[in-house]
Amino acid sequence: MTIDQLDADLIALLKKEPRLGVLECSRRLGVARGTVQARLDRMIARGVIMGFGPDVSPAALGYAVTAFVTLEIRQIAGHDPVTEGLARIPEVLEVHTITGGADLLCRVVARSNADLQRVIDQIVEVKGVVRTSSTIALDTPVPYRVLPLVADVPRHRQGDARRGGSGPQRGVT
Amino acid sequence: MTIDQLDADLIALLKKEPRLGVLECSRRLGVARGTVQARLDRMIARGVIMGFGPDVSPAALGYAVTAFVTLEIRQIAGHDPVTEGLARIPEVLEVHTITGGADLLCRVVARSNADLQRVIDQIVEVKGVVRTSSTIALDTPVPYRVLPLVADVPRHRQGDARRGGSGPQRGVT
DNA sequence: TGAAACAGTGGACAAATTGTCCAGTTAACC
DNA sequence: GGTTAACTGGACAATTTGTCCACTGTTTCA
Repeated sequence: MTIDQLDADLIALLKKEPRLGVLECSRRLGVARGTVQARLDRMIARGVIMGFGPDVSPAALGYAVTAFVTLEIRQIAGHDPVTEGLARIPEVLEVHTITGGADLLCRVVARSNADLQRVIDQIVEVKGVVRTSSTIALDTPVPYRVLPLVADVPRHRQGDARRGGSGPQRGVT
Repeated sequence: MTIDQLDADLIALLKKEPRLGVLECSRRLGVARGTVQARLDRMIARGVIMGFGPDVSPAALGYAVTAFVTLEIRQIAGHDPVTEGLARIPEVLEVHTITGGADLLCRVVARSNADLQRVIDQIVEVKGVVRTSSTIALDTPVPYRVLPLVADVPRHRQGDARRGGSGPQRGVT
């Protein structure tokens, strides 16, 4: 469930210079190439690293407005048909079912405030949606990030991630 | 501000198989290698592609709980010192300033519900934070995605992204 | 105590990819 | 009609990848 300091360093390195090859990573981190390869494979296999996809900026595509929309839905309808309908709207980037007064929380983008109205109209049209409430994101002082979480490796028990030997010989020979 | 069908295809391809090289991309898309290279460079330069970082799953790291926390802050304090304080908490993944009753919306993760309390306590301790309200994400039927947005290229005006000639000879010669 | 399993090292090899040139062609803009 | 921009197809050396291999320490467990 936890990762290594080396794993963390590797992720941090790839976050900063993502087009780096395995060989170059091994040089930067001071370990053998096979080690880097194995670490990456393992983290991908364990699901820690879900992919390396290009991070696309909706803003750069002209979607300047981000909003959070909470939805109330007809309980009899169930969540699934509603989320399916929402998933069909490209501007809906994310949907969560949530606790509290509302049922769903969506992150949506639009080209402008006027365009946001169009998107919300599409959401309201989804069968099962009873009511919506929108909040516009004016600014994003802290954009989505995971690095601090990754860097937050328990200093003790560093060898947690390894099953067998821990750090047999780093740089020996 | 817009992208091409080819750009969209390229992004979609890289999303699906991110470790693909430029050469392989060019083969799959049926264009010259230089073209793929130029498209990538241009999209990166324009900010459409912000990076290729590894997508880390907080859940796989043991952070099973996701919550959205809205904050009210002392207006005299201003936003900046508060967001700085929030940015120092690793579990705070994202912060937006928002319209409506509250001032800030944060996305946070925690290892458990009990652990969420600890994180919220840390948030409350940030100087300038007056009140918080939390909503737990029970499920995420639509995980963050951008592909539908990218694929949503206007069929007409496809050559928008190019400055000079549009689609000179695709596959000719 | 000893064997097995595991993680890492360092080296080797052919095959593939990258970075970087080039000249030539087509289409749009002034 | 000239200029500019985008794309093609080809070439080159240098680097990287994908896989092998044998060997060394640790930890786990019987």
